[in-house]
Amino acid sequence: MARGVNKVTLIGNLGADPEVRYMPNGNAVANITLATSESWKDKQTGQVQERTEWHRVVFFARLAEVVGQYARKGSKLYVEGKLQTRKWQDQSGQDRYTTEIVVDMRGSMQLLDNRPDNGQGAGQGVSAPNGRQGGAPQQPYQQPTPTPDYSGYPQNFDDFDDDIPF
Amino acid sequence: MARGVNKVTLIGNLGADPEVRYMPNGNAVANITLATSESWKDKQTGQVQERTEWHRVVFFARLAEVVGQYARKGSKLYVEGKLQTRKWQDQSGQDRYTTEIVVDMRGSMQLLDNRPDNGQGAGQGVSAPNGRQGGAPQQPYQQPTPTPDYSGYPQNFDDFDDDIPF
Amino acid sequence: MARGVNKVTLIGNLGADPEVRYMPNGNAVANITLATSESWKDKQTGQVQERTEWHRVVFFARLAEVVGQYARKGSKLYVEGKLQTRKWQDQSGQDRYTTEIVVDMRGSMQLLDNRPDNGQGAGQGVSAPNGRQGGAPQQPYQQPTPTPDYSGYPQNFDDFDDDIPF
Amino acid sequence: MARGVNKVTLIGNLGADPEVRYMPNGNAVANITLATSESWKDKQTGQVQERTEWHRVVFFARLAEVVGQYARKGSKLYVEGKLQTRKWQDQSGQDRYTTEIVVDMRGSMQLLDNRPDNGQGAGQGVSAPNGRQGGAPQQPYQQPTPTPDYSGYPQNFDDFDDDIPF
DNA sequence: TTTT
DNA sequence: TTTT
Repeated sequence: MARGVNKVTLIGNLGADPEVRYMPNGNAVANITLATSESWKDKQTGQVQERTEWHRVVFFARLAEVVGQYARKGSKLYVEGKLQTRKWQDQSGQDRYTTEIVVDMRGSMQLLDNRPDNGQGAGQGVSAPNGRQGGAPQQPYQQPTPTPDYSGYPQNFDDFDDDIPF
Repeated sequence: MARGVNKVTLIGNLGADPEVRYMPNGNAVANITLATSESWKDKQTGQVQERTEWHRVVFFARLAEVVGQYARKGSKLYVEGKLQTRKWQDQSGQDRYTTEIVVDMRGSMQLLDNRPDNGQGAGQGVSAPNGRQGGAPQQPYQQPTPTPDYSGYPQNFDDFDDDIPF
Repeated sequence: MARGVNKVTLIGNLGADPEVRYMPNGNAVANITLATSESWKDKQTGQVQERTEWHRVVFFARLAEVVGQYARKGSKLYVEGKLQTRKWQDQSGQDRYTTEIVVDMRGSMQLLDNRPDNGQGAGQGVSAPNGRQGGAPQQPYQQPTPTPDYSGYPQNFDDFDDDIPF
Repeated sequence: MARGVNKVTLIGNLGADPEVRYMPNGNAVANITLATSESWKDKQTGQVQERTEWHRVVFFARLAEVVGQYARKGSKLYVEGKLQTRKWQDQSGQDRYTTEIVVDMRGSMQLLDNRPDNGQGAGQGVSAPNGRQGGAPQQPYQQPTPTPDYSGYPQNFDDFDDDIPF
């Protein structure tokens, strides 16, 4: 049950291969960074400016597995999730906050690359010869924050309490 | 022009009165925090858990003025904006990051409170007797990060470069 | 599994009380019409124009029950669903099409009225005997199409086939 | 100014090449049909079912031109617009209704095909003389309604009246 | 760190 | 720090 609405919609490109881990209960977790950008014309100079925004996205359960298997650095993804800020401590013990887009069973994801030429397309791309698919990421994503502990958060659809209408 | 999609949709309640400032060019900026929450039933204990998420939202230009005038602590708002993470330095000179939902001319906002009894409702709520409306916030919002400098970002609709189709 | 994205987000007011029916399998179906409106200034005359859009929304299962219980003519609702056009035959046997917003388990709904004073609020408002508040209906909603048969469409979360990643 | 929210988000493929016309004021209008589909497993038979939804989308002004220039049958598009139902009369004088997704200056569009190999990419793909790629059309799109008259509706950003805050 |  |  949600009181309020908390929804994020992104279309962007992966900055690196996904980082997939498994939780104690066997559920997969995949972390990616997604770039979106916008450009505008500076009024003073008349020059076109560009700003790229990097989003941390976390997938759970089956979507984490799909992302780990099919998405790669540069892949274009549609993502629908929710905003979540988690607290952690840096080396000096100070509180730090990281905001992520969480994509669980209520969210969704679409791979927008259909390049039948590169072994990534629908249906045929899974068993790629060079082993890039479904395995360890080629260049591990440097997570600037410690590995987060997502346990204790609801991740499956039936974890949600739907008894109270509002 | 946007390459990709970066969109956030929220419905939540203000944690405090808005904090309104004015930029050198005369444009208003309003900062609020918005709470959304979800509840779920813990599988082990069977108990209902609740998690509240706090979102930092920044409004520009006319929407900043409307928010400053009509929204108050507790108000329910619909907000549509984009995610933006800005970098700042803490006292020790370390880089810190804060993620906000930016609502500029491309975004939108709706006040979802229509309580004609409290001087906040449509049309008649502006000239509230107790002066809470439109003036200084009752209890100033404690911004844990230094006042951000939003200059240099596009804020008006015509700042966007729409010449390049994609 | 969805190939593509089909999503509708509305905030509007009910044109009439919900119409609730039950399907052979016992699942509830609720039909409402929701009004959204926008205004703009006519360039020629300088006058403000207003246009109201009426949306047909269909809720299934638990959300249908909640809507039937708590929403009334004039209620403000947030709705998230998908577009669906169904074909039907008019009296003369001609094909006709009606487009609706379908809100099933993948969609969501929020009642945005919190008027604890009028018997509509959470928990206590259910048994409002008749005095349906929310302002007199402007024009009673005439269902111009015959009662639709929604059987054969997936309505529950587990009806969806999530085996194929894309 | 909008009272309420009326928003549609689609990702789908064009069923045919866009149909571009020009209004008396010189503004372009582009009509397309966009297919989204979902699949689910039938509970009784265990068989995977698929349902394709066809959406009528209308673009105005600059986006209409971009669509007309770069989108082709089979192209994948992201579309953000609003729902609008217009009334028209069939040959026998009977009222008929058609619901469309209107994409004007407040909406947005993204071409999701980036196939630099097929003459459709940014900048170079415009003059594809005939060989419209994107896969053979399954069934040529039949415009079942007469050419609509969109005059009298606000189409540009500054047509909107932003004076009233809510 | 992506993409065009 | 909000709301129910």
